[in-house]
This record gives sequence, structure tokens and C-alpha cells, in this order.
Amino acid sequence: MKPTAYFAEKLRLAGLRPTRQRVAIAALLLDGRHRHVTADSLTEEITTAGLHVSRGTVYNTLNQFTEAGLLRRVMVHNGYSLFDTNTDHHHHFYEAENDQLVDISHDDVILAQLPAAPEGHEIKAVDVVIHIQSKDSCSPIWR
Amino acid sequence: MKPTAYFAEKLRLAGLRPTRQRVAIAALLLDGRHRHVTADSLTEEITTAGLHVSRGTVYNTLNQFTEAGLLRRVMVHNGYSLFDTNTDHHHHFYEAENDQLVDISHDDVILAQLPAAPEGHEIKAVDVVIHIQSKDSCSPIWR
DNA sequence: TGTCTAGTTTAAAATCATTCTAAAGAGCCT
DNA sequence: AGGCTCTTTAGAATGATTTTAAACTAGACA
Repeated sequence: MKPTAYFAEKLRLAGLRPTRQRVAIAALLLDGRHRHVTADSLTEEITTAGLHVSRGTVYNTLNQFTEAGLLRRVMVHNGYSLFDTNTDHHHHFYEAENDQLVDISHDDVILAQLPAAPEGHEIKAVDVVIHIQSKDSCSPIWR
Repeated sequence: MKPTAYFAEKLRLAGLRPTRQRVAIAALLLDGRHRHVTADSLTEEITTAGLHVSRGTVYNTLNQFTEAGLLRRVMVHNGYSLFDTNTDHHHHFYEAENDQLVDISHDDVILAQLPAAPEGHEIKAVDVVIHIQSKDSCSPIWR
């Protein structure tokens, strides 16, 4: 486990004042492990760690970290956002049945051809989401 | 402009009883044009057409049409859903600045390699979203 | 070390898209 | 027309997220 100072410095480098709550969240999310959290699951983790950070701050922090490039916001389904601690370029499998998101390494997808960006625009990122489903799930009859 | 009967029949074929409100919405959305609407923008259109369909019904209808394969639900950004009248397989450009979605023909994207679906799963669909931004937009300095 | 100030956090209220509810209404088969 | 089921309706409810206005704190400076 990295020391608090490590995360404080990381935040400072990102232009964020290392407050108690931001450092706590950074310690949970920015330890190098790759995972997906929601504002809710993160709040639970914080509580489990015996801490308390208000809802508004959890959301603000998640947004600030995302803006600073420390997290990536992923939107596959509706209703809520997922924050991905893996900021490397990578893609996702999405299983609607269980509302599950699984990382795909960047190298496992090869885009052989992309269209040119519209006039005056440039490509910033390419997100590939592969929707999957269980083979045995009874597929609905096409009406 | 196609006759009401055309849309009524289309709905019947989709297994949906052709009610007044469903036919009205079908006439607006299922005329062959490719566009993206939200529950809100559709409600506005309905109002402009001098009609009235309750909020709940707009949402229900949009969901039923999607389930029936008459529309496609697209989720790029958070906060709300877009319904795409183009149900063909295709991809999207997404411009965050103006929250704009632009279709990309299926043929303009070539996926040379995809990973195998996880054990016991199969690939249902692949969504590619190309995030773009204006070239001149002052890009934030990387901190 | 105390003080100051801008940036932060807080709990609660507000917002926004969307869904649910219970009652009234409309297709459609006979 | 009668009746049965599926739909629509307005409004309330939900759930994620944002905003608010007041209390707090990190960091700078005296």
C-alpha cells in the first residue's frame, strides 16, 4: 500500500488540492488496479474503510478525477455512469443481462479502417463496445 | 407522405396495436428518414404537429418500438437516451462539445480483429463510437 | 504561529430523465 | 352494441446526479 503522500503528490500534479477526502478516494481508486466503480459502489467502499465522504463530494471527485485524466468515464447502459480506473486506451465487452462490463485490451481490437473526421474536426478517441450474451439464453423470436 | 394505413399496418406487423398515438409517432419517426430523437424532442415535434401524447406514452412507445426493432437505442453520453431511426448496423461520431451524434455507415469502419467472446457467450453487436472535437477548440494543456 | 482567502466539503434541496400507478379510454372480436 | 383486454393519461414516484448556501480547510503569508 502506497503512502498517503504518494496520492497527495499525484493529486497535486493533476492540479487538484489534496484534501482529506480526495486523498482517501485516490488511495482507493488510483492504486494501479483496473476496475469499474459507480458513485454508489465507491461510497460503499469508503464506508467500509470507516470513512465518510458526502455524496456530493464523491460525485465531484469522480468528475474532477475524470477531467484530470485519472479516471475514464464509461457509458454503456442507461441510468448511471461507470468510472474506469484503467485510463489506457482499451475497449469493453458489455453483457446486458448482468449489466457487466469487461475490459478488452487495446491490442485485441484492430480497426483496419476508420472514416475521416467531419470537416474541421479531429478524432479524439475511439470506443468499441462489444455487446455479448449467453449462448444458451433463449433468443427472442424475431417478429 | 405515406398514409396512416401504412403505419398502422407496420405496427400490426410488429405486434403492436395501432393506436392513435402510436400511429402518430410512427408517422413522425418511421418514414424512412434517418435521425436521432430524444423523448423530449419527439414530444416537441408532436406538439408542433398539433397533437398531444402524454409523457408516459411517449416513453412507452419509444421503448416498444425499440423492442420491436423499429428503432435503435443509442447511449453515448449520460443523462438521456437517444433513439435512432436508422436500425441498420452502423456506427457514430460523437462530438461532446455540441452533444451531437452523426451516423457513420457500417462500411466505413472495418474491424480487422475482434477478441473471442468470453466463455459461453456470443457477440451480439459491435458499437463503435468515434469521439471527435473541433480542431481549433483550445485543447486543454496536459497537466 | 495566527490570520486570511480561495477552494472544498457538507447535508439537504433541487433537477432531470424515466418509470410507475390507478383510473379512464379505446381497439377489436363477436 | 357488449365486453374484454390492452392503452393512455396525469400525476406521483424513483434514482442518479447536481446545485445550494453555509461551514470548513489547505496553503500562503505576515
